[in-house]
This record gives sequence, C-alpha cells and structure tokens, in this order.
Amino acid sequence: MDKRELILEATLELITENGFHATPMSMISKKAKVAAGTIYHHFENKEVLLEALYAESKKKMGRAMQLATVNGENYETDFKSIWISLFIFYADNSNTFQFLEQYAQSPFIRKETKEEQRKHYQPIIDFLGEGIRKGNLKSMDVEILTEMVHGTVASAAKIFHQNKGLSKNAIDQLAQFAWQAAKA
Amino acid sequence: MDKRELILEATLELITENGFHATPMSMISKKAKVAAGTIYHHFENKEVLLEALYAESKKKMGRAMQLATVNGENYETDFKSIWISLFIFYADNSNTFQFLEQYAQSPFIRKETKEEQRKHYQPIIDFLGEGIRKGNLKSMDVEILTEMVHGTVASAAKIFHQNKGLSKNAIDQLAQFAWQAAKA
Amino acid sequence: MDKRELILEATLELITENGFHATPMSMISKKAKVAAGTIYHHFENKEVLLEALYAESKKKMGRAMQLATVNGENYETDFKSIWISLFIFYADNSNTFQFLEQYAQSPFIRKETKEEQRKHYQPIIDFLGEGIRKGNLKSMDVEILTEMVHGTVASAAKIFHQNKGLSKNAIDQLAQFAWQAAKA
Amino acid sequence: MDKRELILEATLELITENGFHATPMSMISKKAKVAAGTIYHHFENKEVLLEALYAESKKKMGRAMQLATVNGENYETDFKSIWISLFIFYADNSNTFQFLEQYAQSPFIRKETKEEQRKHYQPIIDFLGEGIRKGNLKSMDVEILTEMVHGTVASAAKIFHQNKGLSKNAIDQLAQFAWQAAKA
DNA sequence: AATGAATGAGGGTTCATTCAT
DNA sequence: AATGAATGAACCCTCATTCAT
Repeated sequence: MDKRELILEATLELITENGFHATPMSMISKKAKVAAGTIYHHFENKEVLLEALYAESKKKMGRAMQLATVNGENYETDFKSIWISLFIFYADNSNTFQFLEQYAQSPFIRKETKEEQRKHYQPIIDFLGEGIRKGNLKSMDVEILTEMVHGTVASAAKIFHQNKGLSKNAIDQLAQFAWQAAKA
Repeated sequence: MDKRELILEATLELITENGFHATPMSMISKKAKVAAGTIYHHFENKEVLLEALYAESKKKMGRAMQLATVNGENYETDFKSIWISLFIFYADNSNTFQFLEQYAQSPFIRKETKEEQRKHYQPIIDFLGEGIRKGNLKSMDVEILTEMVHGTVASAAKIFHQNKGLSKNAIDQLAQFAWQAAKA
Repeated sequence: MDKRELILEATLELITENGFHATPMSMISKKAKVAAGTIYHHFENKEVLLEALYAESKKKMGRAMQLATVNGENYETDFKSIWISLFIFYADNSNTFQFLEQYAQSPFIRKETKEEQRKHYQPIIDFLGEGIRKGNLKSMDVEILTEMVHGTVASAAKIFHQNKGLSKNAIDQLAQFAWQAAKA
Repeated sequence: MDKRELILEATLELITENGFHATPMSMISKKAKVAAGTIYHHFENKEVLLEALYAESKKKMGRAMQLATVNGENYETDFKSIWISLFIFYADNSNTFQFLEQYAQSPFIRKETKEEQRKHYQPIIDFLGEGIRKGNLKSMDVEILTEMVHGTVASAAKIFHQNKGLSKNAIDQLAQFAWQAAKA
C-alpha cells in the first residue's frame, strides 16, 4: 500500500483520538509502520500533513454528497436525499467527521486551504440557493441557510456516534426536522 | 482582582486562540501577570486548570439561560425566549462559546466532570421534555431533541461570529428556523 | 559560580575542540553541569550563545592589549610591547585564540556583532595610524597594515601552540620580524 | 564532465559558504546534479570526501607555486616571485583559500592526510632553508619562518578578498612587507 | 501565598547512509 | 555506475513542573 496513504490514515485515526499536539510524529510513524523520516518525504512538516488530511477529507465528503439521488422532480425529496447522503457519510466515517468538525475552524488550517476546499461544498450551496429562489426554502442568505442545514446534519451525526447507532426511523425523523426548519 | 480569576481569564483567552497544547503555562502566567509557580498554588496541574475553566464556563451558560423570560403562557414564545437567551450568551461570550464547543467532546475533559456540569443544562432538558409530553414538540427522544435544538443555537452563534454580527431580524428568523424544526 | 559563566566556558572549550556543529547543546550542558533547558534561560538559542562567546572573547582580548606598557617615548618599543601583549594573551588563552581565529570570518557571527566588538580593537588601530602619520611605519592603508600586523601575531601564536611553547628569545625575534615588516 | 570532479567542486563551494556540518550530502548531490547514492560510489563517506578535497586543494596550491619564475640569480627577487605566485593563487581561488585556511587545523583532517600533503609545500621550505643558510634570511628555525612567511601571504589574501581586490602597487608593497620581515 | 530559575523528558525535524531497482 | 526512497539516530529546542527563597 502507498506509504503516503498509510501515513494519512494513521494521522486521521490518532489525531481524532488525541488531538493535533498530543499526537507526536513518532506515534504516527509507528502506527503507519514507517520510519519517522519517511513522513517528511511525503509532507514538508506536521502542519502540511494536517492540511493534506483536511483536503483529502473534504474531497471525500464532496464525493459522498454526489451519490445522492437528485432527480429534480420533488424538491423536498431531493433535499432529504442529500441530507441523508451527508449524514450517512458522517455516520460511516466517524473519524473524518470528527476531524472536519474539529479542524474546520482551527487555526491549523490556513484560510487559503479552506477556501480551496470549499469547492467540494459548492453543489449543495447551489442546490439550496435554487430552493430559495424557487420559493421552496425560507428566504434567507444562502450561506447562513447552508450553515444551519449543515449544522443539523452535524448534530445528527454527533448523536449517531454518541448513541453508537440510530434507527432508520430516527434518521428520517431528523431529516424531517431539518426539512421543516428550512422549508418556506 | 483575584489571581485565580486572572489565571482562568488568561487561560480562556489563550486557549481559544491557540488550543490547549499550543498554550504553555508560561504564556498563561505572563498574560495573567503572575509567576509560573503561582498557577500551581491554585490548580494542581494544567488539566485541572482546564477542567476548572470548563466548569466555570458551563455555570455561566446555565445562568444565562435562566435569564430567559419564561411565563408558561405560550410554549412557542417561551421556546424562542430560551433559544435567544442562549444565543445571546454565545454571541456575547465568543471565547467561552468556542471553548465549550471545542472541549465539550475533547478527551481533555474527564467524563465525570462533564456529567457533573450537566446539571446546568437540566432546566432546558426539562422544558423540552414537557413540550414533547404536551404535544408542542415532535415526539422524539428528549436527549436527541435537546442536542438538535442546541445544535441550531450553536450554528447560529458560529454564523454570528463569522459574520461579526447579525441583525435582530436575522436572529428572529433563526429562532423561527429552530422552532419550526422542533415543533410537532 | 555563575551558571552563565559555566556555560560559556564549557562552550569555548568544546567548540574549539569539535567545531560549532559538532558540539551538541547536550554536550555543553553536560560539561557545564547544567540541565539542557538551563542554557536556554541564559541564551536564546545556540547562535546567540556563540555570539555571546564571541563578544566575551573580544572583550578579553581588548583588555589584554591595554596591559601593554606604552609610554610614547619610543615608538618601536611601544609597538613591540603591544605586539607581545597580544601574543601573550593568545599564547595563554589557546582556546580563545582558536575560537576567534575560527569564527572571526564565519557566517555564524552576524555582521552587526562583529562591528560592535570592533571597538575593543580600536586602540591598536589608532596606535598604528599614528605611527603611519609620524613616519614610523610604512605609508599604507591603516586597515591593511593592522590586518597584516595582527596576522604576524596570529601566526606566532599558532606556532606557539603547535610547538607547545616558545623561548623568550624566539618571541622577541618574532616581534622583531613584525617590526621590521611594518617600520617605514 | 567527470562526476567525481563535479562532486568535489560542489563540495568546495558549499563547504566554504556554509561549513562542513551545515552542508548536507543532499545539498551537495543537488548542486552537483547527481543522486545522493552516487556520492558514495566515489567517496566512502563524508569525511573521506572532505579529505579528498583537502588533498586536491593542496596539490593545486603546490602547482601554483611552481609557476613562480625562480632563476637563482637574486634571492630577494625569487622570494618575492614565490610570495606573489602563492598570493595570486589564493586571490584567484578564494574558495580553495578559505577551505585550506579553515580546515588546515580542523579535526576533520586526519594527521596522516596532513603529513602526506605536506610534500606539496616542501619546495618552499627548501627555498627558505637555503636563504637562511646563505645568510639572506633571518637565522631562525625554518619551520617557524615558513609559517610566518606563509602567514603574511594568508593575511594579504584575506585582505584581498575582504576588499574585493587590491592594486598591483599594494600587492608589491605587501610582498615588500614580507621580505623586510624575513630578510636577515 | 508568591516567585521564577532550574530541570530534563519529550517534541519536531534533519541528514548520513543504505539498498532495491 | 547511478538512482532516490527509506531509514532511524541524533539534533535543537520547548515546556510542565518543582523548589529554594
């Protein structure tokens, strides 16, 4: 397996468990079964490693949302489909979820990196923007609405991980929670 | 001013800015204008200092919510009043908000500490539980509903701090967002 | 004894023996019988430690030259007296001599530090300048003459240390060597 | 061009600029446009590379002095001719000069290597020895005299490089400085 | 209670060297 | 002969904590 991949994986696991500063490079190298110096062949330093992990995670999140079945016939159905896709991604990838939550606003990630990775989030912004224009959603600033809707997914995922699971019914109820909040 | 208070204040400010591990005790002692050893007269070690800060912050949050005018006449009005009280506390105390968000789930805070500080949160759980029983709110697990509603406040506060402000109108709209989500 | 002094002394000894990069801070701390961190209480980092040592050494050199008996009656006698004073300092302080020779032009010492420490050398420049004006010495650029005369002292000191000693006679002969070179 | 030669050249340039320990093998390999491993095909390790460079440099110095026109008619003229030949070599090859000055006494060069490379210096020792015997030069230990005379060349070269040049006149004056110092 | 110099374990990072290709 | 990814020991430096004052 690619060493770069092994390092990123070990980093994700350790960093969500211990936090950035409580995860020494030596611990990462041990978990990745790689020499300490090898990490530095692939990542300039610890910060760059973190940023690479952030970029990788955002990319995966973007891909997950594109798996939602959106056919444009019924806005509510499409909305819930996207909501559930993201929820499932967060539920299935607890480390990635925690990592993104924790580092989204941290000073470890440079503004430019965040800006650049925003592209993976653009489709959902567009979808909500369209909903606002068409009158399906509340007439709000689209950035604010996006943040609020995303907040409902994040809260739901947090509950999922605390509970170590959630029934199909409960998930649908939470999607409904989000939909009623956002709809016009 | 009490040295203990000065230390806690300096810690809050520095830790939200830099994170736990990127905030040396020496930096705290400098900001608090206190000798390094003095911190250890008031707090056994760095972790204990953090836990004390957590307890203090939760207490303040609890007090803020008790300022809401809840008269029991109209459930929706009371719901929004509490929602806005908490939001205002988070808006006015950005460091405390950030700190609680960041460390609520971090491994730095021992489970027992978290459990103990839950008491400050009990009134709102009771209020929502009553709403469910009375049929004002969705019939959901009260813990789940509480987490979801709290999530809307946290998202709103995050937006407030990113935007560096939010109009009265926008705040009311966000309270409405939460209410429509939660109501039966 | 002052820890700062102990550290400087250990550094001088080790650095002349091994060179800057071959002398780990851990080695210095061990020789000075001081914890590694203690060095950093007295010197910001390794480079600053080196610069402090340089400044200290230049100061000592300046003091040594002021011990020469210069009465202004006979220029040749005064010239040789100064020459021998500096020679004796270099002979008696082999480490300081080696250190100054080695680091005088090294990139470790910042230009500003060198400029600043030049003051300890000013008296001899003045003395040689006066000799040129009065016709006692060759009519040359005073900086060049100073460098050449200093070179003779340095060469003599090098010989002294290689030979592990030099007779009074030989020293006088070398002072004479320098005088004949420099005199008009 | 021969890779061995490229490596030696890169090493000379980098080592005079940064010093031995501040010049990683990777830096040398990059400058020489050669893979890291390739250096180890030509030189057993870093120390051996340094010693090879030392030997090469001493050889070049020896060759330069042999270019002096020495016809045995006038000792003073021959003395100055040799002095100037060496000076010109040091002036033209600033890196080699610096390197030899810096590493002549350093612990990096083994005694045996230094002994072996002394052969390139033998002709000048013989020339000065003859001058002493014939009464042209001061009656001194020939090794001491050689060191002192060489010191004047080295000082002159140092001045040359600091000044970034020196007039023909000045050079003659410095040769005269050396001659008056050494002559009987 | 308060101070701050001192400690030394442990962190991020570098780099001489190896070895499979 | 030549390559360059990989190694891991060793470096500089930081910082939680102690303790004599």
